[in-house]
Amino acid sequence: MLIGEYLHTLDSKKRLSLPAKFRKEVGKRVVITRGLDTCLFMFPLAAWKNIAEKLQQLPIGGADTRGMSRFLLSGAVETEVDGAGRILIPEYLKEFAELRSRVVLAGVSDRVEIWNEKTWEEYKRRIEKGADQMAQTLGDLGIL
Amino acid sequence: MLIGEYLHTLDSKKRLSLPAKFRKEVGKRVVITRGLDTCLFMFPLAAWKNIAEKLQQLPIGGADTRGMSRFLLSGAVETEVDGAGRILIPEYLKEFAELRSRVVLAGVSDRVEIWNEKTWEEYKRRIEKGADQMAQTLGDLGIL
DNA sequence: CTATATTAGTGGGATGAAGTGGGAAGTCCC
DNA sequence: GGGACTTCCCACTTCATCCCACTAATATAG
Repeated sequence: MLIGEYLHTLDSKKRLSLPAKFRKEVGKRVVITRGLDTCLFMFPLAAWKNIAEKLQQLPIGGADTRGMSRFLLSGAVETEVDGAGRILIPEYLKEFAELRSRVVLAGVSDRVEIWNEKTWEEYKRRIEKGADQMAQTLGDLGIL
Repeated sequence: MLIGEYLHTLDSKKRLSLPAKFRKEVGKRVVITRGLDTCLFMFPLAAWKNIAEKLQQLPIGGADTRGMSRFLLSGAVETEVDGAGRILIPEYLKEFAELRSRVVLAGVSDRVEIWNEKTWEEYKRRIEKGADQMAQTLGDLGIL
């Protein structure tokens, strides 16, 4: 279970060290891809395989499903975690998520999300403001 | 699994180098053909055979399936990957996809798509705008 | 509580491969 | 034979990867 929020630095060589607490769980090989709300998704290889399989089965005919395949599949890279526990963020993903030097890694159960620090802070603020609404929804769904 | 996005140059001799990460998977012989949304599709030979077979089994009756078969089959060329990992793009395909010097190669599971850089950027922007809708669909399909 | 050892996060240099461009040799056509 | 085009090969440049080093934080031992 990947949880917690960590602030790390993306260095000049586009390397980003994973929080030590994530390393055992994500293993040696991970897949990074475009995420929702201007962040990146990082999956352990096993979790990714599930998703990729489902995406492969989408028909190429529909313009919307084609777009989704392209968004997630062509956005993905498989990377090795290096000896120091770091991963490499390709230029186009760095750009997509507007990553600067300070980067937030957030564990979300089976994936890790990678955010620009400021975008993350703003997103959190928005969520907090909508907390009442959210609580209502959670209640309706019988979660809390 | 072909994934990732790469920006390469199509040189004056119409040569285009494949990303190193694709080379093992696509092998020595590939098929390039017209793709959807003004790009080219490139398939490893094995994957192409699958597709060609399926296309041949389509009923000849439907005007749309007939058109699709013609579109894909008639546009196809088989090419060798040269010693430096490059392929040659025939003039008519280059024209079809409006390829200039800067070209994007995008891996989409079993195929590689070849795009004009600008067309690709615009396409991505369109997709991102519809991201909320996409998230909804992905959820409904049980993918994320 | 202090001292030492270990782990985590970050930075930089060196090596090798990937991407790219151009010339030489070969081929086809006029 | 001359010209244009293709194919093969080599060379340059840049960037990714590997390796090591430094610092700070945490853990362990006395």
